[in-house]
Amino acid sequence: LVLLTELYISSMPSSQTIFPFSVSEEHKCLNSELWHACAGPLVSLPAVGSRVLYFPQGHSEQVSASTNKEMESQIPNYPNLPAQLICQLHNVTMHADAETDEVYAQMTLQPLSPQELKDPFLPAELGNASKQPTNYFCKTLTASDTSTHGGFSVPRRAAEKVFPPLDFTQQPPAQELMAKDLHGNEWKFRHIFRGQPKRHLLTTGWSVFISAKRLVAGDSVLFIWNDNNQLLLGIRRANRSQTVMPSSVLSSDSMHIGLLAAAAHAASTNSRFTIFYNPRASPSEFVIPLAKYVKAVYHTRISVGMRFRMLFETEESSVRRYMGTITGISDLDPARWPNSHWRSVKVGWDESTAGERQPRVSLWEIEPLTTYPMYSSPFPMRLKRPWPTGLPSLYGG
Amino acid sequence: LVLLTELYISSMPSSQTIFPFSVSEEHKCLNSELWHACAGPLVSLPAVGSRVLYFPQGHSEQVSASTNKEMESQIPNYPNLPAQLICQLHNVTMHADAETDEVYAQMTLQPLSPQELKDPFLPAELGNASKQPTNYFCKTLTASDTSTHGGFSVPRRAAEKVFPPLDFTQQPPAQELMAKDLHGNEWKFRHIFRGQPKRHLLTTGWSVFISAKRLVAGDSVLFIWNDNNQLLLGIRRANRSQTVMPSSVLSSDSMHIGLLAAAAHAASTNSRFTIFYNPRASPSEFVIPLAKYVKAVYHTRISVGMRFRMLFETEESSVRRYMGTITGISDLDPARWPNSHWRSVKVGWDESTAGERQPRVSLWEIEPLTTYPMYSSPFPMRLKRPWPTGLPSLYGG
DNA sequence: GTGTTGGCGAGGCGCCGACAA
DNA sequence: TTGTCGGCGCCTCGCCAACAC
Repeated sequence: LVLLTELYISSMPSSQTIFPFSVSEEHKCLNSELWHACAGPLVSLPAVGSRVLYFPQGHSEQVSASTNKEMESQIPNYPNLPAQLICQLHNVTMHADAETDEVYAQMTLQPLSPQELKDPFLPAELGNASKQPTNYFCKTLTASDTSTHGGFSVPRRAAEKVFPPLDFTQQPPAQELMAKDLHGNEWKFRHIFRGQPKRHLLTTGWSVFISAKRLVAGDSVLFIWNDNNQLLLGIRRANRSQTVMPSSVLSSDSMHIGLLAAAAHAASTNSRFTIFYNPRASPSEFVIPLAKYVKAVYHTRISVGMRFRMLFETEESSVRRYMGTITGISDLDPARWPNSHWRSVKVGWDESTAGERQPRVSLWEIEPLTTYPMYSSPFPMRLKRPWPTGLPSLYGG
Repeated sequence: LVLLTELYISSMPSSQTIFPFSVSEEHKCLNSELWHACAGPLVSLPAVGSRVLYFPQGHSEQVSASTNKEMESQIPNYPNLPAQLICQLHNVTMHADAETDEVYAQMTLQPLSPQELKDPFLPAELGNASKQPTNYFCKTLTASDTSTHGGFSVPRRAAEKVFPPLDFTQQPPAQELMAKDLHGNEWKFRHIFRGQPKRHLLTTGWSVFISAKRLVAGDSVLFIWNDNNQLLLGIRRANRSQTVMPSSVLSSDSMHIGLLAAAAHAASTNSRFTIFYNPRASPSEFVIPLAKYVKAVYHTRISVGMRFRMLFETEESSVRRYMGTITGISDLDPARWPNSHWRSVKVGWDESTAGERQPRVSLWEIEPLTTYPMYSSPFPMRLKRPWPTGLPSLYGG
């Protein structure tokens, strides 16, 4: 039912290089720009070959979110599985569910041995935030956009920015647009500029697209004009009560056990294991660059009462900052995951509509405002246990 | 995306009683007759409260079939997990995927302690094969049935058997039929008897059903006229290259590990665990009544060369017997699952089109023809290890 | 600048028997 | 007995501008 198309970004010459869409038609490559645009401006994938931290806790949260079921208490403990694993990231492939176009990434991780941890630190491992495309727009579909009664109303600025210019000597000005989706399928639309007042519209071809992708009002579409003068087309479904399955394959408990046991086994044997990261289902990234973690945990001093900023995605696929105050620092799950930095920071948000923002975040997700603290705490945060392996030596080089 | 409706058959007064469809509308009960009709004539669920054997190997096969991926070799061993677990079956609920209508069952199992194994044997635990409904028909959809050009051609005998009789004084004779699917949704069809030569047709309402369920030529529909004079309507999709997802949630390796670790943990603590059984995805039942197992393994003597029969499902949802010869008896996976009876019998099939029938079966799936052996083997099968716990004492009562 | 609606033309949906396998 | 097709009526899709906010 669900087939996958994939792009082996490990074969990319550099993570900065933009991967041409049609390099290998036989692999039906997934366009990296489009994948990232669909994933959202805040999502970045660590570089292949770099060292990362993997959080089983965060992975578990993704399974809970995907199955709509909390983990039961009957799950066995894995005493040898630490709250975070330092891993080598061997491979990252981008995927899209052929049914729903939901984007996700597959990563191959290998826990590092204490010996390997002593390797010199590579500056490149800081990673670079995935560049969002510049020539693009994202619109949330209205009732009119999705009804069978008409086409798609293109916001004026968007049309002028990302669509090829129309020939205004024609009456009415019109052209045929062709856009490729994540799977490489081509969609044709008639782009016309008409009406009183004049406006940009997509007419013929639009309803086929809407019904094929089963889009409804509230979902979003995303057009990109890339450097190869190609039009790319992605979709983002609204969060309608979790776009997921309780899985008729495996109980959610077994899934939780599975990911924990897989990680524990990989950790004990230093062997590779595979995980899926679904950026729009997961509450937070659970595979992060080692350098990002080290910077946040070892080079940042935070304390209760400190002010901070944090990035969030807006409806229009851009970012904005929300402000808040740190209200506490403690383990999220002291029994199962003691001394974990995963969501160890309790926070309060400035804006009263903050009910939707999570009350706990991780250090590397926030931007502390050290210059203007609201009030300083007499208890600055200190690490209870220093890093057990020789991590600081990573800096010695 | 996928919501579930369910029927707690554990609340049924007896497994023989037919559960009325509309007893509890608030639970949106799943009709047991319809579930079994969709599952097929060979599928039976063990009785709630009875003792069963659970085969991790078979469960693993279901995951492989569902994810289209074989288990990799990196899976850890679970030395304390035997090839079969004797369990108490605490709960069985029937489900249907809200997206695809695919039927599956959820079972809660609890491994029995050696002490509990000594409990007297209950004759009721032999279980009774689920009765297939009598007034029903199943038709594989033709190109005409699924095209937008027309309706559904009802086979004459089927219409006369399961649909209410038409009033033949009208010209043409026609009526409105209402049928409920697994989720309790009602579908209305115009049933008319017309054409030259005369035939039964479903016209108005049919194409809505076809497009809503996304049926294509090759899929099957199934109508049941039950004892409450209700018309039930189920679907069975053709095996189009496995109707499944490689799961953007969890890697298939983690799933395999998950089911094994969950079973191993439950076995070591004698605690309950939950599994999903998908009869149309799984090659074989992997939860079978203990009595069935005991009868097949301890009360049947088989040998190489012996002739046997085995039941298979036909296109029209009835059963037929295929004949074959036992060609060997050995472990399917001697390294991982030594001394397992799961698919321990190697067989050859009489009919040359036998490529689709599995080359290995389990003892309890076949019907040895002890009266007419083709030739008798000098090496009758003997159990290598007698039952480790006091199983034979179960018969003492 | 853009979401919705009434108007209306055309294409495909869907009902019919003919025909053949 | 039943799968497919040509015929064709009508309904809904889908293009248009008007209008409102």
